[in-house]
Amino acid sequence: MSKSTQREDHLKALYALGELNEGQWVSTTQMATHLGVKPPSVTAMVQVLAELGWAEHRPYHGARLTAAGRKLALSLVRKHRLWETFLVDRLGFGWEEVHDIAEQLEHVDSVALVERLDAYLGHPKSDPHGDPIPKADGTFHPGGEECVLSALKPLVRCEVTGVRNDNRDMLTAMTAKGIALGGILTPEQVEALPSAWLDQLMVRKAELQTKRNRKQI
Amino acid sequence: MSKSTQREDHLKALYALGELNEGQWVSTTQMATHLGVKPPSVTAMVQVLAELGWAEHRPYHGARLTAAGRKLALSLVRKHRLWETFLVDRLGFGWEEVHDIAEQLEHVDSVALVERLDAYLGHPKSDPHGDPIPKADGTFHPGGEECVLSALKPLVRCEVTGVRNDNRDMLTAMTAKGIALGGILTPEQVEALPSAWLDQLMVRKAELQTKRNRKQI
DNA sequence: AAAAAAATTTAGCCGAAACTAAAAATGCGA
DNA sequence: TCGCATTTTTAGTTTCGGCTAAATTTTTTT
Repeated sequence: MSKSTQREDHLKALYALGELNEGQWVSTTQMATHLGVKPPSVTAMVQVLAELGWAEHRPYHGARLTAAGRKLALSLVRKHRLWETFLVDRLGFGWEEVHDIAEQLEHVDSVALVERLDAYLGHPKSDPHGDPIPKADGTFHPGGEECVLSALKPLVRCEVTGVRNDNRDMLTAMTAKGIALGGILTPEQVEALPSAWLDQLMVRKAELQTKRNRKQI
Repeated sequence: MSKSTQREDHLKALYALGELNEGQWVSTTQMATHLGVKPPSVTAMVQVLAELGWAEHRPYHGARLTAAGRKLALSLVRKHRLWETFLVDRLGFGWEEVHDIAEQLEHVDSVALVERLDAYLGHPKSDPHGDPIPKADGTFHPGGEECVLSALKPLVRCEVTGVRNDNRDMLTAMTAKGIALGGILTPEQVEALPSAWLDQLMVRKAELQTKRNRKQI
């Protein structure tokens, strides 16, 4: 029940690091780096999340969200992206300025607020970075959630949204092959890619929407 | 520097209970009641505020804000009232629903956010409850801050905004004399009032503005 | 396959901010 | 003015969420 900011942050880290990649187990060290705390702190918090039924913890192997935890994490992502949209579209912030502010706003607890904000913004499907905004029920609009290329099950046209760990070598290699962030990959192009890349490229099903740029969740 | 929510809440309580009444010393028990905690907790926090230079603590007598503390408290009041204005005017909430949400939003820390929000709302002079919104520099627009009637130094036309402690007997007695919340008192009327009332009535300099209703800070 | 290296968890500690119970100061009534 | 009731502070405990150091498990290397 209780929804301390810290618990929410760990939930979101778990989502950001694992859920996008087929619900892999996420190491506590990975989470610690992401959150800017030390691994033992993450272990403790993950154990709390496990008791609350929001995550599973397999000691020495990692953690991953339960269905309930994923739903909570998605509601945080929803709030974050709605607030970012508000900050950019209504208050005129630049899209690169809003992350930290949205990080605070997303912890405000009021269902009515989120839903009214969503309506006020015209039920946007994606935020200023181009990332999709989950619906209130925790599902995505068609066009959907981003994932690693290797997890894109029916291989379809997709948009490149990023690279795991922001690997710079990877990025330059991509550029050499003419693949850009925000660019489109056809199934045929995917087949021709070095297989090592499949686990590195983040994509989302291509759809017609403005692709401004992307950042972290 | 650090601005934990609790510190901010105590600062605001100090402002709400003392500053409106000429910077009187506020008892820790009063604050405790206001904040829903026990007196020893307030004592401890007041000592912290004193160390930070935001309040003075006179043991066994009470606490009051320093100039620096008042400025911080006013920035919180400003944020609170701007958010309430946003929630009512833009998102369509009723003015009685927004207090708790604004209570959370006011702790979001971003100067740029507050200033952009203020501009977005058209630099409103008062919130949906009719309470004045402090300016960014911590002063009030002409029309000003509310205070107890006895503290209204140059005796001028003023608007009745409330009664100390929401004293019900007081309210009925007022009604009997034809004095209503939101009503106007001329200097002559004030002279004719029972002197005991001077310390009970909360007022603000009268100006031309919609007076919808009022609640707590 | 065993030992060294690396990752992870456990154990024990700290600070913030709450609480209860006990001690101290204030102030009112006789 | 003295004494007692009330108010306030001090002392000591709890929970949360961090930390470091030590122990444990997993992984890599030889």
